[in-house]
Amino acid sequence: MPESRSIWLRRERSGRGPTPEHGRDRIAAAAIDLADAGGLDAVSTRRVAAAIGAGATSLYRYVRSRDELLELMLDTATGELDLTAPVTGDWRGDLLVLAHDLRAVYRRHPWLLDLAQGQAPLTPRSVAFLEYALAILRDVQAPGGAKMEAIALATGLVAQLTRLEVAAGRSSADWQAAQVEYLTAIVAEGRHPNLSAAIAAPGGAGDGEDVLDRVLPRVVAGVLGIA
Amino acid sequence: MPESRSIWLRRERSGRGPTPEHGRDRIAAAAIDLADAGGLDAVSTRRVAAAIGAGATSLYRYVRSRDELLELMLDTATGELDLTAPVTGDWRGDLLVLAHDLRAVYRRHPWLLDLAQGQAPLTPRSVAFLEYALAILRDVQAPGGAKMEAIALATGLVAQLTRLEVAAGRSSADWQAAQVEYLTAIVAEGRHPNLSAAIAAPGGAGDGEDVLDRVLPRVVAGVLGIA
DNA sequence: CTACACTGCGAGCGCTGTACGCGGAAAAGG
DNA sequence: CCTTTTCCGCGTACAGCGCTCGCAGTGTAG
Repeated sequence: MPESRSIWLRRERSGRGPTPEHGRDRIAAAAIDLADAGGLDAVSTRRVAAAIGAGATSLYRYVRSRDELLELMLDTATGELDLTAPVTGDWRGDLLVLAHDLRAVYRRHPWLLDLAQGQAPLTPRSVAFLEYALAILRDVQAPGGAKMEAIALATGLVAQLTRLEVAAGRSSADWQAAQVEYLTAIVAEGRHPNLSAAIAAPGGAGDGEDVLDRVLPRVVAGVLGIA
Repeated sequence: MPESRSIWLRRERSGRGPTPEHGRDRIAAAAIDLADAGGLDAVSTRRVAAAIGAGATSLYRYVRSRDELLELMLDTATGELDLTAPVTGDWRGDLLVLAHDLRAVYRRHPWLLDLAQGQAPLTPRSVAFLEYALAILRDVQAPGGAKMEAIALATGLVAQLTRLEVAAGRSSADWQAAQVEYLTAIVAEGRHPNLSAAIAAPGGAGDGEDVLDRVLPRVVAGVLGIA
């Protein structure tokens, strides 16, 4: 009987032998601290091991690969979402509340934007999130696959919005300087009138209200085929 | 006078000295071939160097860092977009044509989905893309910043849709098997009725028509504040 | 109490991105 | 023409990465 491929189907402690000195939650917390401070690149197996006071390669007793460590982090961070609010029946409103909460988590842990880009791996808490979002859409008339796609696109939208938001702070000053330098040259060259105009124009997007509030319901309605 | 920070402001050939044996385009093409075959991880400086028949570290005569190499790749791939179609005045239609073309490029080069997730770096061809998209929106009444945001969200939407699409092929069989194994256990446990129902339900999202066609105009209209 | 299964860990492998300095070649200056 | 300057290609080297393996020790099951 081969050991399960998913970490969530393996017991954390397995009876026999000495008691493990660390726990998945402590490991995930240490890794998240590193990622919050220095991005995903700062999360190396050795550094996480050092952070919990373990030997260089001892982490591999708890985790099969670095990817599984990232899965642990994703699960723990997803746990910061509040899924206790009862579903009201107004799916647009409920979904917006959830989306705002998700955006707050993304802001707190920007490395999630690098992690959850594709289809997110299934973890206990990400499954709970999915279940909750589907509960919000329970009374909406649409096939299950469409709802799943709507949720994936909605979280993708929140992620993309947050990326644009935190892009300024995440990239290095040197990188930004290079971009500005090139953009200046582009505009000075004069061959891109629309771009020049767009940059010169003052405008933020919204008149103070939130783009997320305006766009997200339309995305979901669009996917689900609701007028 | 310090050398420019952006590769696009540095001449490829600089008069003095021996003629370089390679060109940026050849390097980018070789790197793209590697990425198409094995993803971004397959693009290592040594491998690209070997592919063009150069010494292990000779690439650094053409590129300051691996990130600049990725910038070269992004620029070349963006060049596959067709920006020659005249703007018709129907911005929804024109934008959809452009979005479909972008999706085709993403399908051809899935590594772009890992690369262009945040704010894309400015390159000659990505700037041309921006200029073209802004030309499509020229007659739309909205501040420049809002248009930029709309374009960023639109490309993000195309990227997310393509990610969902190619997710099946990109991840390893082992990874998928692990996900399926865990999902089966989740459903069997019975604590997630909505998720179980959604999986059991047959349904794709659209009745044959394209989700992109339905959602993208709504996103753009939502950002720009158009009813 | 024995035997086994499991623990933490050090050593080590192959790979990565990148800095540095060498020898030689090509173009500029006289 | 020759000299000088500037750049090219590359070999070497370094720190860090994910990960494997085997050893010594420890806790639990029988």
